[in-house]
Amino acid sequence: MATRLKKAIADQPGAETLASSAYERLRFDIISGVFPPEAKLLIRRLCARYEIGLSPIREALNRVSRDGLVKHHEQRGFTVTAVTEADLEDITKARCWANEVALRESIANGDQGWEEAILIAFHRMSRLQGPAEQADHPVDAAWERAHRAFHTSLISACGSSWLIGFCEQLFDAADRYRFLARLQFRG
Amino acid sequence: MATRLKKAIADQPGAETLASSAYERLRFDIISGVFPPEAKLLIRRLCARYEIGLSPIREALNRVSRDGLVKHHEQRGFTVTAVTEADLEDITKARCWANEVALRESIANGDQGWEEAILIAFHRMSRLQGPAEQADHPVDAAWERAHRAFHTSLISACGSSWLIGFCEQLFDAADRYRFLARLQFRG
DNA sequence: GTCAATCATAAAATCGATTTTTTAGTAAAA
DNA sequence: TTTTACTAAAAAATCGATTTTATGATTGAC
Repeated sequence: MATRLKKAIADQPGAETLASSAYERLRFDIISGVFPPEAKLLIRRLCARYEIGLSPIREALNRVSRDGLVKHHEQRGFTVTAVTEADLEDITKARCWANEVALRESIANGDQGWEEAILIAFHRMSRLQGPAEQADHPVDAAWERAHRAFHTSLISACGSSWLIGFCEQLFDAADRYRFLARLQFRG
Repeated sequence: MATRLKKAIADQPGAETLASSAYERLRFDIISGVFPPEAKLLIRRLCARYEIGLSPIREALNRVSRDGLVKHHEQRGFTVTAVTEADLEDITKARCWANEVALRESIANGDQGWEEAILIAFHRMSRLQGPAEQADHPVDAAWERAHRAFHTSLISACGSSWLIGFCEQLFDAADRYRFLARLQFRG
Protein backbone atom coordinates (compact mmCIF):
# COMPACT_ATOMS: atom_id res chain seq x y z
CA MET A 1 0.00 0.00 0.00
CA ALA A 2 1.15 3.50 -0.73
CA THR A 3 2.20 5.50 2.26
CA ARG A 4 0.82 8.85 3.25
CA LEU A 5 4.25 10.37 2.83
CA LYS A 6 4.61 9.20 -0.72
CA LYS A 7 1.20 10.55 -1.59
CA ALA A 8 2.01 13.88 -0.02
CA ILE A 9 5.19 14.13 -2.06
CA ALA A 10 3.47 13.02 -5.23
CA ASP A 11 0.79 15.70 -4.85
CA GLN A 12 3.35 18.44 -4.77
CA PRO A 13 3.13 20.67 -7.82
CA GLY A 14 6.89 20.60 -8.31
CA ALA A 15 6.99 17.76 -10.82
CA GLU A 16 6.64 19.75 -14.04
CA THR A 17 6.62 18.15 -17.42
CA LEU A 18 8.42 19.62 -20.40
CA ALA A 19 5.06 20.22 -22.03
CA SER A 20 3.94 22.35 -19.10
CA SER A 21 7.02 24.50 -18.99
CA ALA A 22 6.87 24.88 -22.76
CA TYR A 23 3.27 26.01 -22.35
CA GLU A 24 4.21 28.61 -19.74
CA ARG A 25 7.06 29.98 -21.78
CA LEU A 26 5.18 30.03 -25.04
CA ARG A 27 2.27 31.75 -23.40
CA PHE A 28 4.53 34.38 -21.90
CA ASP A 29 6.32 34.93 -25.20
CA ILE A 30 3.04 35.51 -27.02
CA ILE A 31 1.49 37.76 -24.39
CA SER A 32 4.65 39.82 -24.09
CA GLY A 33 4.94 40.19 -27.84
CA VAL A 34 8.06 38.12 -28.61
CA PHE A 35 5.87 36.41 -31.19
CA PRO A 36 3.85 39.21 -32.74
CA PRO A 37 0.22 38.83 -33.82
CA GLU A 38 -0.33 36.69 -36.91
CA ALA A 39 3.21 35.34 -36.77
CA LYS A 40 3.56 31.76 -37.99
CA LEU A 41 4.78 29.45 -35.27
CA LEU A 42 7.08 26.97 -36.96
CA ILE A 43 7.29 23.91 -34.80
CA ARG A 44 10.93 23.19 -35.53
CA ARG A 45 11.90 26.72 -34.68
CA LEU A 46 10.07 26.45 -31.36
CA CYS A 47 11.89 23.18 -30.69
CA ALA A 48 15.19 24.95 -31.22
CA ARG A 49 14.19 27.96 -29.13
CA TYR A 50 13.00 25.99 -26.11
CA GLU A 51 15.40 23.10 -26.64
CA ILE A 52 12.81 20.34 -26.48
CA GLY A 53 11.29 17.83 -28.88
CA LEU A 54 8.26 17.95 -31.11
CA SER A 55 5.74 16.30 -28.83
CA PRO A 56 5.89 18.69 -25.87
CA ILE A 57 5.84 21.68 -28.23
CA ARG A 58 2.80 20.35 -30.02
CA GLU A 59 1.12 19.75 -26.70
CA ALA A 60 1.95 23.26 -25.55
CA LEU A 61 0.56 24.73 -28.77
CA ASN A 62 -2.70 22.92 -28.26
CA ARG A 63 -3.00 24.29 -24.76
CA VAL A 64 -2.19 27.82 -25.81
CA SER A 65 -4.76 27.67 -28.56
CA ARG A 66 -7.20 26.85 -25.81
CA ASP A 67 -6.52 30.27 -24.32
CA GLY A 68 -7.29 31.90 -27.64
CA LEU A 69 -3.75 33.14 -28.05
CA VAL A 70 -3.04 30.90 -31.00
CA LYS A 71 -5.12 29.67 -33.91
CA HIS A 72 -4.69 26.20 -35.32
CA HIS A 73 -5.11 25.73 -39.06
CA GLU A 74 -5.63 22.13 -40.01
CA GLN A 75 -2.59 20.70 -41.83
CA ARG A 76 -1.12 24.17 -41.95
CA GLY A 77 0.25 24.77 -38.51
CA PHE A 78 -0.26 27.41 -35.87
CA THR A 79 -0.29 31.20 -35.99
CA VAL A 80 -0.50 33.79 -33.25
CA THR A 81 -4.04 35.13 -33.00
CA ALA A 82 -4.52 38.38 -34.88
CA VAL A 83 -5.02 41.64 -33.05
CA THR A 84 -7.92 43.74 -34.26
CA GLU A 85 -9.97 46.62 -33.00
CA ALA A 86 -13.10 44.49 -33.30
CA ASP A 87 -11.58 41.77 -31.12
CA LEU A 88 -10.56 44.25 -28.47
CA GLU A 89 -14.09 45.63 -28.39
CA ASP A 90 -15.41 42.10 -28.19
CA ILE A 91 -13.17 41.26 -25.26
CA THR A 92 -13.90 44.51 -23.49
CA LYS A 93 -17.65 44.11 -23.75
CA ALA A 94 -17.53 40.51 -22.60
CA ARG A 95 -15.29 41.51 -19.70
CA CYS A 96 -17.66 44.23 -18.58
CA TRP A 97 -20.65 41.91 -18.64
CA ALA A 98 -18.91 38.95 -17.03
CA ASN A 99 -17.28 40.94 -14.26
CA GLU A 100 -20.48 42.88 -13.65
CA VAL A 101 -22.35 39.68 -12.95
CA ALA A 102 -19.50 38.06 -11.03
CA LEU A 103 -18.95 41.08 -8.82
CA ARG A 104 -22.66 41.54 -8.12
CA GLU A 105 -22.98 37.91 -7.05
CA SER A 106 -19.81 38.07 -4.99
CA ILE A 107 -21.11 41.08 -3.09
CA ALA A 108 -24.37 39.25 -2.50
CA ASN A 109 -22.74 36.03 -1.28
CA GLY A 110 -19.34 37.10 0.05
CA ASP A 111 -18.58 36.57 3.71
CA GLN A 112 -16.00 38.18 5.94
CA GLY A 113 -13.25 35.92 4.63
CA TRP A 114 -13.96 37.19 1.13
CA GLU A 115 -13.67 40.82 2.23
CA GLU A 116 -10.41 40.15 4.03
CA ALA A 117 -8.94 38.35 1.03
CA ILE A 118 -9.64 41.40 -1.12
CA LEU A 119 -8.04 43.65 1.46
CA ILE A 120 -4.89 41.52 1.54
CA ALA A 121 -4.70 41.21 -2.24
CA PHE A 122 -5.00 44.96 -2.62
CA HIS A 123 -2.38 45.60 0.02
CA ARG A 124 0.08 43.22 -1.63
CA MET A 125 -0.44 44.85 -4.99
CA SER A 126 0.00 48.33 -3.53
CA ARG A 127 3.40 47.48 -2.11
CA LEU A 128 4.79 46.69 -5.56
CA GLN A 129 5.81 49.11 -8.28
CA GLY A 130 3.07 49.19 -10.89
CA PRO A 131 3.60 49.60 -14.64
CA ALA A 132 2.94 53.34 -14.40
CA GLU A 133 5.97 53.96 -12.20
CA GLN A 134 8.40 52.02 -14.39
CA ALA A 135 7.38 52.63 -17.94
CA ASP A 136 10.87 51.81 -19.23
CA HIS A 137 11.02 48.32 -17.76
CA PRO A 138 9.72 45.36 -19.74
CA VAL A 139 7.37 43.48 -17.46
CA ASP A 140 7.23 43.11 -13.69
CA ALA A 141 6.05 39.54 -13.24
CA ALA A 142 5.44 40.01 -9.52
CA TRP A 143 3.17 43.00 -10.01
CA GLU A 144 1.31 41.28 -12.82
CA ARG A 145 0.64 38.33 -10.55
CA ALA A 146 -0.54 40.56 -7.72
CA HIS A 147 -2.75 42.57 -10.05
CA ARG A 148 -4.35 39.43 -11.33
CA ALA A 149 -4.80 38.04 -7.82
CA PHE A 150 -6.57 41.22 -6.79
CA HIS A 151 -9.03 41.04 -9.66
CA THR A 152 -9.69 37.37 -8.97
CA SER A 153 -10.25 38.00 -5.27
CA LEU A 154 -13.02 40.45 -6.09
CA ILE A 155 -15.11 37.85 -7.91
CA SER A 156 -14.03 34.80 -5.93
CA ALA A 157 -17.32 34.58 -4.01
CA CYS A 158 -19.59 34.64 -7.06
CA GLY A 159 -20.41 30.96 -6.67
CA SER A 160 -19.39 29.69 -10.11
CA SER A 161 -15.90 28.55 -10.94
CA TRP A 162 -16.93 28.47 -14.60
CA LEU A 163 -17.66 32.17 -14.48
CA ILE A 164 -14.40 32.85 -12.67
CA GLY A 165 -12.53 30.87 -15.29
CA PHE A 166 -14.18 32.86 -18.05
CA CYS A 167 -13.25 36.16 -16.39
CA GLU A 168 -9.64 35.01 -16.11
CA GLN A 169 -9.52 33.99 -19.76
CA LEU A 170 -10.75 37.45 -20.68
CA PHE A 171 -8.27 39.03 -18.31
CA ASP A 172 -5.42 37.28 -20.10
CA ALA A 173 -6.73 38.22 -23.51
CA ALA A 174 -6.97 41.87 -22.48
CA ASP A 175 -3.51 41.75 -20.93
CA ARG A 176 -2.06 40.82 -24.29
CA TYR A 177 -3.43 44.04 -25.76
CA ARG A 178 -2.05 45.97 -22.83
CA PHE A 179 1.45 44.57 -23.32
CA LEU A 180 1.35 45.03 -27.06
CA ALA A 181 0.27 48.63 -26.61
CA ARG A 182 3.21 49.27 -24.30
CA LEU A 183 5.61 47.76 -26.83
CA GLN A 184 4.14 49.97 -29.52
CA PHE A 185 4.49 53.02 -27.33
CA ARG A 186 8.13 52.36 -26.55
CA GLY A 187 9.00 51.77 -30.17
CA MET B 1 1.97 31.19 -58.13
CA ALA B 2 -0.89 29.40 -56.48
CA THR B 3 -4.13 29.45 -58.38
CA ARG B 4 -7.51 30.47 -57.10
CA LEU B 5 -8.77 26.95 -57.72
CA LYS B 6 -6.10 25.37 -55.60
CA LYS B 7 -6.76 27.80 -52.81
CA ALA B 8 -10.47 27.08 -52.98
CA ILE B 9 -9.81 23.37 -52.71
CA ALA B 10 -7.34 23.80 -49.91
CA ASP B 11 -9.75 25.89 -47.87
CA GLN B 12 -12.34 23.16 -47.89
CA PRO B 13 -12.90 21.72 -44.45
CA GLY B 14 -12.77 18.19 -45.76
CA ALA B 15 -9.11 17.58 -45.00
CA GLU B 16 -9.39 16.27 -41.46
CA THR B 17 -6.42 15.17 -39.47
CA LEU B 18 -6.43 12.07 -37.32
CA ALA B 19 -6.12 14.26 -34.27
CA SER B 20 -9.31 16.12 -35.17
CA SER B 21 -11.38 13.03 -35.76
CA ALA B 22 -10.01 11.52 -32.57
CA TYR B 23 -11.09 14.70 -30.80
CA GLU B 24 -14.61 14.48 -32.19
CA ARG B 25 -14.99 10.84 -31.31
CA LEU B 26 -13.50 11.14 -27.85
CA ARG B 27 -15.68 14.11 -27.12
CA PHE B 28 -18.78 12.25 -28.22
CA ASP B 29 -17.84 9.19 -26.20
CA ILE B 30 -17.42 11.23 -23.06
CA ILE B 31 -20.56 13.30 -23.45
CA SER B 32 -22.63 10.25 -24.26
CA GLY B 33 -21.27 8.34 -21.30
CA VAL B 34 -19.18 5.62 -22.98
CA PHE B 35 -16.41 6.78 -20.67
CA PRO B 36 -18.14 7.43 -17.35
CA PRO B 37 -17.21 10.28 -15.01
CA GLU B 38 -13.88 9.86 -13.22
CA ALA B 39 -12.84 7.03 -15.52
CA LYS B 40 -9.14 6.85 -16.21
CA LEU B 41 -8.34 7.32 -19.86
CA LEU B 42 -5.43 5.01 -20.63
CA ILE B 43 -3.70 6.30 -23.70
CA ARG B 44 -2.82 2.89 -25.07
CA ARG B 45 -6.38 1.73 -24.71
CA LEU B 46 -7.58 4.79 -26.60
CA CYS B 47 -5.04 4.05 -29.31
CA ALA B 48 -6.49 0.57 -29.65
CA ARG B 49 -10.08 1.80 -29.60
CA TYR B 50 -9.66 4.46 -32.26
CA GLU B 51 -6.92 2.62 -34.13
CA ILE B 52 -4.46 5.50 -34.24
CA GLY B 53 -1.09 6.30 -32.71
CA LEU B 54 -0.10 8.04 -29.52
CA SER B 55 0.43 11.55 -30.86
CA PRO B 56 -3.04 12.22 -32.26
CA ILE B 57 -4.64 10.73 -29.14
CA ARG B 58 -2.55 12.91 -26.91
CA GLU B 59 -3.46 15.92 -29.01
CA ALA B 60 -7.14 15.03 -28.81
CA LEU B 61 -6.93 14.65 -25.03
CA ASN B 62 -5.43 18.09 -24.71
CA ARG B 63 -8.23 19.58 -26.76
CA VAL B 64 -10.94 17.79 -24.84
CA SER B 65 -9.47 18.95 -21.56
CA ARG B 66 -9.93 22.43 -22.93
CA ASP B 67 -13.65 21.82 -22.99
CA GLY B 68 -13.57 20.80 -19.35
CA LEU B 69 -14.61 17.23 -20.15
CA VAL B 70 -11.37 15.67 -18.93
CA LYS B 71 -8.82 16.63 -16.34
CA HIS B 72 -5.11 16.30 -16.89
CA HIS B 73 -3.00 15.20 -13.93
CA GLU B 74 0.65 15.93 -14.45
CA GLN B 75 2.65 12.73 -15.00
CA ARG B 76 -0.42 10.73 -14.13
CA GLY B 77 -2.55 10.85 -17.23
CA PHE B 78 -6.09 11.93 -17.96
CA THR B 79 -9.40 11.21 -16.28
CA VAL B 80 -12.95 12.08 -17.24
CA THR B 81 -14.14 15.09 -15.28
CA ALA B 82 -16.16 14.16 -12.22
CA VAL B 83 -19.89 14.77 -12.06
CA THR B 84 -21.12 16.47 -8.92
CA GLU B 85 -24.19 18.30 -7.78
CA ALA B 86 -22.06 21.34 -7.00
CA ASP B 87 -20.67 21.39 -10.52
CA LEU B 88 -24.12 21.14 -12.06
CA GLU B 89 -25.28 24.07 -9.94
CA ASP B 90 -22.17 25.96 -10.97
CA ILE B 91 -22.83 25.35 -14.64
CA THR B 92 -26.51 26.15 -14.35
CA LYS B 93 -25.92 29.46 -12.62
CA ALA B 94 -23.24 30.48 -15.07
CA ARG B 95 -25.50 29.52 -17.94
CA CYS B 96 -28.37 31.60 -16.63
CA TRP B 97 -26.18 34.65 -16.20
CA ALA B 98 -24.32 34.32 -19.48
CA ASN B 99 -27.42 33.66 -21.57
CA GLU B 100 -29.33 36.41 -19.81
CA VAL B 101 -26.72 38.95 -20.84
CA ALA B 102 -26.23 37.50 -24.30
CA LEU B 103 -29.94 37.39 -25.05
CA ARG B 104 -30.56 40.89 -23.74
CA GLU B 105 -27.79 42.29 -25.94
CA SER B 106 -28.95 40.29 -28.93
CA ILE B 107 -32.46 41.69 -28.60
CA ALA B 108 -31.01 45.18 -28.36
CA ASN B 109 -28.71 44.81 -31.37
CA GLY B 110 -30.37 42.15 -33.52
CA ASP B 111 -31.58 43.08 -36.98
CA GLN B 112 -34.09 41.41 -39.25
CA GLY B 113 -31.55 38.83 -40.40
CA TRP B 114 -31.11 37.77 -36.79
CA GLU B 115 -34.85 37.31 -36.29
CA GLU B 116 -35.16 35.28 -39.44
CA ALA B 117 -32.23 33.05 -38.50
CA ILE B 118 -33.98 32.23 -35.23
CA LEU B 119 -37.19 31.46 -37.06
CA ILE B 120 -35.42 29.07 -39.43
CA ALA B 121 -33.45 27.38 -36.64
CA PHE B 122 -36.63 26.83 -34.66
CA HIS B 123 -38.46 25.48 -37.67
CA ARG B 124 -35.66 23.03 -38.47
CA MET B 125 -35.60 21.80 -34.90
CA SER B 126 -39.38 21.39 -34.83
CA ARG B 127 -39.35 19.11 -37.84
CA LEU B 128 -37.15 16.58 -36.05
CA GLN B 129 -38.11 14.11 -33.34
CA GLY B 130 -36.91 15.44 -30.02
CA PRO B 131 -35.60 13.33 -27.14
CA ALA B 132 -39.03 13.35 -25.48
CA GLU B 133 -40.67 11.44 -28.33
CA GLN B 134 -38.03 8.73 -28.49
CA ALA B 135 -36.96 8.05 -24.96
CA ASP B 136 -35.76 4.56 -25.86
CA HIS B 137 -33.34 5.66 -28.55
CA PRO B 138 -29.74 6.47 -27.67
CA VAL B 139 -29.03 9.89 -29.13
CA ASP B 140 -30.37 11.66 -32.19
CA ALA B 141 -27.36 13.54 -33.49
CA ALA B 142 -29.42 15.55 -35.97
CA TRP B 143 -31.80 16.84 -33.32
CA GLU B 144 -28.94 17.64 -30.98
CA ARG B 145 -27.30 19.70 -33.68
CA ALA B 146 -30.53 21.52 -34.48
CA HIS B 147 -31.21 22.17 -30.81
CA ARG B 148 -27.77 23.63 -30.37
CA ALA B 149 -28.10 25.74 -33.52
CA PHE B 150 -31.36 27.18 -32.22
CA HIS B 151 -29.82 28.21 -28.91
CA THR B 152 -26.83 29.74 -30.67
CA SER B 153 -29.05 31.65 -33.07
CA LEU B 154 -30.80 33.36 -30.17
CA ILE B 155 -27.59 34.93 -28.86
CA SER B 156 -25.78 35.33 -32.15
CA ALA B 157 -26.37 39.09 -32.30
CA CYS B 158 -24.97 39.85 -28.83
CA GLY B 159 -21.84 41.41 -30.30
CA SER B 160 -19.19 39.30 -28.57
CA SER B 161 -17.89 36.04 -29.96
CA TRP B 162 -16.14 35.46 -26.63
CA LEU B 163 -19.47 35.48 -24.87
CA ILE B 164 -21.00 33.22 -27.50
CA GLY B 165 -18.10 30.81 -27.09
CA PHE B 166 -18.58 30.78 -23.34
CA CYS B 167 -22.30 30.04 -23.71
CA GLU B 168 -21.50 27.16 -26.03
CA GLN B 169 -18.95 25.69 -23.63
CA LEU B 170 -21.57 25.78 -20.91
CA PHE B 171 -24.14 24.29 -23.27
CA ASP B 172 -21.85 21.31 -23.86
CA ALA B 173 -21.11 20.88 -20.19
CA ALA B 174 -24.82 20.86 -19.37
CA ASP B 175 -25.51 18.45 -22.22
CA ARG B 176 -23.23 15.93 -20.62
CA TYR B 177 -25.37 15.96 -17.50
CA ARG B 178 -28.48 15.61 -19.64
CA PHE B 179 -27.12 12.54 -21.43
CA LEU B 180 -25.83 10.96 -18.23
CA ALA B 181 -29.21 11.46 -16.59
CA ARG B 182 -30.91 9.69 -19.49
CA LEU B 183 -28.49 6.79 -19.21
CA GLN B 184 -29.17 6.55 -15.51
CA PHE B 185 -32.91 6.59 -16.13
CA ARG B 186 -32.81 3.82 -18.71
CA GLY B 187 -30.77 1.51 -16.49
C1' DG C 1 0.99 -6.17 13.01
C1' DT C 2 2.54 -1.68 11.16
C1' DC C 3 5.63 1.10 8.85
C1' DA C 4 9.26 2.08 5.63
C1' DA C 5 12.28 0.72 1.79
C1' DT C 6 13.08 -1.90 -2.46
C1' DC C 7 12.04 -3.70 -6.72
C1' DA C 8 9.04 -5.07 -10.80
C1' DT C 9 5.50 -3.60 -13.62
C1' DA C 10 2.70 -0.40 -16.06
C1' DA C 11 1.81 3.90 -17.72
C1' DA C 12 2.97 8.57 -19.19
C1' DA C 13 6.17 11.56 -21.40
C1' DT C 14 9.51 12.34 -24.73
C1' DC C 15 12.31 11.74 -28.74
C1' DG C 16 13.70 11.05 -33.53
C1' DA C 17 12.47 8.91 -37.87
C1' DT C 18 8.90 8.41 -41.38
C1' DT C 19 4.89 9.65 -43.94
C1' DT C 20 1.61 13.22 -45.79
C1' DT C 21 0.51 17.47 -47.03
C1' DT C 22 1.35 22.09 -48.31
C1' DT C 23 4.03 25.61 -50.46
C1' DA C 24 6.70 27.74 -53.85
C1' DG C 25 9.28 27.67 -57.97
C1' DT C 26 9.58 26.47 -63.00
C1' DA C 27 8.27 25.36 -67.34
C1' DA C 28 4.73 24.24 -70.81
C1' DA C 29 0.27 25.34 -72.96
C1' DA C 30 -3.69 28.30 -74.04
C1' DT D 1 0.12 37.39 -70.60
C1' DT D 2 -2.32 34.28 -68.04
C1' DT D 3 -3.30 29.78 -66.72
C1' DT D 4 -2.14 25.05 -65.85
C1' DA D 5 0.79 21.12 -64.75
C1' DC D 6 4.69 19.43 -62.76
C1' DT D 7 8.54 19.18 -59.37
C1' DA D 8 11.46 20.13 -55.34
C1' DA D 9 11.63 21.78 -50.86
C1' DA D 10 9.62 22.67 -46.45
C1' DA D 11 6.55 21.94 -42.93
C1' DA D 12 2.95 19.44 -40.44
C1' DA D 13 1.20 15.12 -38.91
C1' DT D 14 1.98 10.63 -37.47
C1' DC D 15 4.23 6.54 -35.79
C1' DG D 16 6.98 3.45 -32.95
C1' DA D 17 10.93 3.12 -29.88
C1' DT D 18 13.05 4.91 -25.75
C1' DT D 19 13.23 7.24 -21.42
C1' DT D 20 11.17 8.79 -17.31
C1' DT D 21 7.89 8.52 -13.73
C1' DA D 22 4.22 6.48 -10.97
C1' DT D 23 2.01 2.35 -9.05
C1' DG D 24 1.62 -1.64 -6.23
C1' DA D 25 3.47 -5.83 -4.47
C1' DT D 26 7.05 -7.82 -1.61
C1' DT D 27 10.35 -7.88 1.79
C1' DG D 28 12.58 -6.68 5.99
C1' DA D 29 12.83 -3.87 10.31
C1' DC D 30 10.71 -2.06 14.27
